Amino acid sequence: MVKATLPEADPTKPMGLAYMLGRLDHVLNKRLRECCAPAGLTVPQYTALSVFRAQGALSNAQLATRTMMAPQSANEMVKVMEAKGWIERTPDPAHGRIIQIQLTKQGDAILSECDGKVRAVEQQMFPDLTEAELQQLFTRLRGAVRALTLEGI
Amino acid sequence: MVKATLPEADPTKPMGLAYMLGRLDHVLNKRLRECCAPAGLTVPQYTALSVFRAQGALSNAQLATRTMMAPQSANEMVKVMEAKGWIERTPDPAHGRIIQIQLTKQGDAILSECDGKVRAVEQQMFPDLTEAELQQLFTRLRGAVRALTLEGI
DNA sequence: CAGATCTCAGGTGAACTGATATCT
DNA sequence: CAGATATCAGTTAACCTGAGATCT
Repeated sequence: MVKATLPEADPTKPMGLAYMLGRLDHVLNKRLRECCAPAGLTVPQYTALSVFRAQGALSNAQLATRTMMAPQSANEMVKVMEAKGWIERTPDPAHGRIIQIQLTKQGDAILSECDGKVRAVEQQMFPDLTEAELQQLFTRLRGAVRALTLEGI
Repeated sequence: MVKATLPEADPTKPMGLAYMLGRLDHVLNKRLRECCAPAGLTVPQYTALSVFRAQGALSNAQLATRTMMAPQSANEMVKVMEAKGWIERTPDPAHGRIIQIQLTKQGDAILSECDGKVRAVEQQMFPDLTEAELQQLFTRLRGAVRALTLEGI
């Protein structure tokens, strides 16, 4: 018996921007994993290290806020990365409880090691776009992040 | 003692498209979770159901290919979604081993229930873009997915 | 005490790899 | 036997919530 309860495939259905963003992120993550794996780091770790490079020293709570995860989740990553020597935790002399976290030279080096591969993936992702178009896309994505996070605050 | 081993924060560093895409996906996923949760489905489930709606009946292996996951991972999701009555598995009469999977009316209904909220999030994400710009963005994202997947094949 | 931070402990969802059985 | 498919089992990565403990 042939099914006829639902309309058959509708190829015209674009399936939405959210769907396409999720799909892209899924594929992109796979690629980034391949970029990071040789250096022994995971994608979330690469992200965290990038944040430290761009923003300097942060407390674990600050890291959690900026990466939008629970402080406990950030702490787990931090513990691992400290053990690997990529970051340095120095207690804040002015605040007994706060511990400042910072990239080490080794962490900065391993980050640079991945950067080239990551940039290659980015170029492969958008091969036909001009520099201006890339800049425009970046701005739109950043705007989208802000638009979504501001609602939650 | 103040740290001086590394250059301090460089706010001019844009941190790359890949980073921004990952960040956006992270926030977006949180929002989508909130859209899907009331209906009792997860984001991967929403994605899978969307695929079935757009592409009609598929085998588990086909679903795995199109969503780019391992057949085992897809199978787990399928088991859960069948138990919830959102999909229907009917053995292919021509092939003893293949089982065709299809959206049920109930699955289609629950998908529609989330669609509105998802579209609202999409609009919030890109509030200032015209219809043409949204279309352009969608096309670029789809192109990026293709560019990344074709390399792997 | 309030408020922020850190961290231990346990739990979950969603993916993975390996192995096995079935069917063409 | 090769090849595709389905599925059981164990494992992992990356989060989460709960519950203290410590500091201003």
